[in-house]
Amino acid sequence: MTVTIYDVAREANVSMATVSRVVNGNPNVKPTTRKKVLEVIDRLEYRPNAVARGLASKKTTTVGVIIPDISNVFYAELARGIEDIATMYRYNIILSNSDQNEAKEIELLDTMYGKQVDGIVMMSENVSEAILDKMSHSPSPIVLAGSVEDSKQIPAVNIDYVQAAYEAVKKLIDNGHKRIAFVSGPFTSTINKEHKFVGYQKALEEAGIALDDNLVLAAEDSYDSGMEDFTHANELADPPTAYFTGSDELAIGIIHAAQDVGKSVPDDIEVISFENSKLARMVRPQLTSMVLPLYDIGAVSMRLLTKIMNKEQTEQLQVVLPHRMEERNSTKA
Amino acid sequence: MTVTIYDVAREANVSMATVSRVVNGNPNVKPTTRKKVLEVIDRLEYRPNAVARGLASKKTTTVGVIIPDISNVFYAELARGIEDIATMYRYNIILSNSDQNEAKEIELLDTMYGKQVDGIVMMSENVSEAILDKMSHSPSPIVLAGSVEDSKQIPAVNIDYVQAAYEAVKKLIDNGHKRIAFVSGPFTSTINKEHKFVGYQKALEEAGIALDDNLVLAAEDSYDSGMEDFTHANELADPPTAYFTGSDELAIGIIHAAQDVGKSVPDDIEVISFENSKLARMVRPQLTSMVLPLYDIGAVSMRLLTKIMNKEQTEQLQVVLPHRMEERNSTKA
DNA sequence: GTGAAAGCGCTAACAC
DNA sequence: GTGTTAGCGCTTTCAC
Repeated sequence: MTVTIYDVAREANVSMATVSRVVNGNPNVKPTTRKKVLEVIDRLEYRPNAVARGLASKKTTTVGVIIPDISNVFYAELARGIEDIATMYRYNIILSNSDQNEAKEIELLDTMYGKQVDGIVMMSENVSEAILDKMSHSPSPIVLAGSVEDSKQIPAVNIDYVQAAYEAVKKLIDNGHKRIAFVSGPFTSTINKEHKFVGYQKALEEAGIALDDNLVLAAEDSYDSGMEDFTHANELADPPTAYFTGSDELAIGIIHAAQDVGKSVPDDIEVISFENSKLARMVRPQLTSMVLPLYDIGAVSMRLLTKIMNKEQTEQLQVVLPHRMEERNSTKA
Repeated sequence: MTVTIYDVAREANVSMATVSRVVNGNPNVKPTTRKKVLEVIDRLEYRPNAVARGLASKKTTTVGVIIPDISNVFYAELARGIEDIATMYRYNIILSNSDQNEAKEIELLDTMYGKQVDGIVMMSENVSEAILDKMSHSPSPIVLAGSVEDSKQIPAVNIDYVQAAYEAVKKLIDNGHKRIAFVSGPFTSTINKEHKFVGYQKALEEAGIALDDNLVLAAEDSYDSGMEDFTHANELADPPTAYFTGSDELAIGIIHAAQDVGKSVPDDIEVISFENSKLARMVRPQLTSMVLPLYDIGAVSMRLLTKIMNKEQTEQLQVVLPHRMEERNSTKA
């Protein structure tokens, strides 16, 4: 029914080995033979069975991708970067959502191992001990994309979140603000708690501004949460005049909530987000944002993974991409 | 090095068949034997090789997903619906972006066939003859998600786009508008050209409003394009007072461009979009939108695919999901 | 430049 | 309830 390499061999009067050679572009085949085989392949519409090939060669040309949630623009952008480079190197991607759930992450790693993927790109907001342990026993190489793991045992691609956050907050301070709120997703995310927040504190400290816990709002990363955060913060006796947010959605929520009570952005309050997704340009005022190059992080992660899979000499397993701030209208010049 | 079913069999003093049975939950195993095998599996950290299993059983428990672009919220939502149901039925997903390119779509179908996926969920804005032909020779079942194909040879999950568009435009007409623009992505998309646009025409016709080609703007589906479309349309001698758009981004572009020239939404112009993504609530005014249940379309498509893969009796291969309008503030009550 | 043959790790009859 | 064995479709030595 399905035509196999054996059928092709028989029809072309050659051995399976020869068919295999032409299919795989092995140069050790006489041109006439190659032509004959190719002709039969075409006539029989032979299509190599990748599963059989995977079993025999121990390479599946597929890599696993584990991300929190593909329906979130944030991660979707990352995924696209990964997929583009994967395609370029002829890999396919098995994509799974972890929903940031540790048990699920571990289960997914196991599934990927079982499926014999040639490598894995993973994003996790919190690389726990258990996950780290699971990863260190991985049968195939793993690259962390946009995820920090302090021991640096696992190759990873990131930007300098501390520095980026520092620069954003510094900009707010330079613009004369003393009451600057830090709004982000939950501190269960390592990057929020140990990087962005640290950069925020560093900038405040350097400017001699005392940290005020009332201005640290790390709850949920969503538009609605941003609106609520503004509302709460604005009820303080001494409300913030500037906001540094961990994402675009959060910033938009804050801006809308501010506008709802008649405040003007950037005249009354200034806002800088950390992400710069497509959304940043789709609000009025448009968002000044610290650029998190998600697509690039994905692409570079996948590229790094290909190098490791090919056992190429790779000196730098921890890559730090550059960042920059995109200044728009939610801040004053 | 890697532990195989053979190793487990030897250690547990049973045959490979027995190990296979316990791994696959076959009840024909004596509890004590099962326990012993399980113990060895645990001790040896045996993990079944899915590739070998796939070759032997001719089932890979993975399905292919071909969508235009995962970085677009629109498709990402669809993908999440697919993945959730796939996970529920223990399938993994091989995800690929087609970028709406026919050659790439065909190539991807071939890749999926080669990888022996058990089924495919595909979204395509234009199911060409060539693609249809390729699909009809598919070795595994295919379901089209949110994609129309007139011959209805391929199982598909959609909503009634014509009717939905009709209702949206009707609402605008009922609100007193006579100059209603149709703004969508390109007409290379069957749904734009032969469904939404048809519904638009139907509503106009029914109200005795002549179709004005100047009000039909089918270019690119993006925020910027929306802004440009408004600008152009607004320069007409008799500019539109209402807009029906094919997506949220387009609607937001229009609203912002309108606001930039001092027009108020919904007082001066009214806007209804067709999508209702998360974005719809993240603009001021919030968008009145015809709900396109992408997540559900993805989920139902995958569910349908599981039924077909299991050869369950499935009477309805063409499913039409219900739609509804979410009224917010870009239209008057 | 080409072929023979031994696996890759598992499932699925079939036999007992 | 359990074991034997023949593949699944391909790659990969190793000969020639």
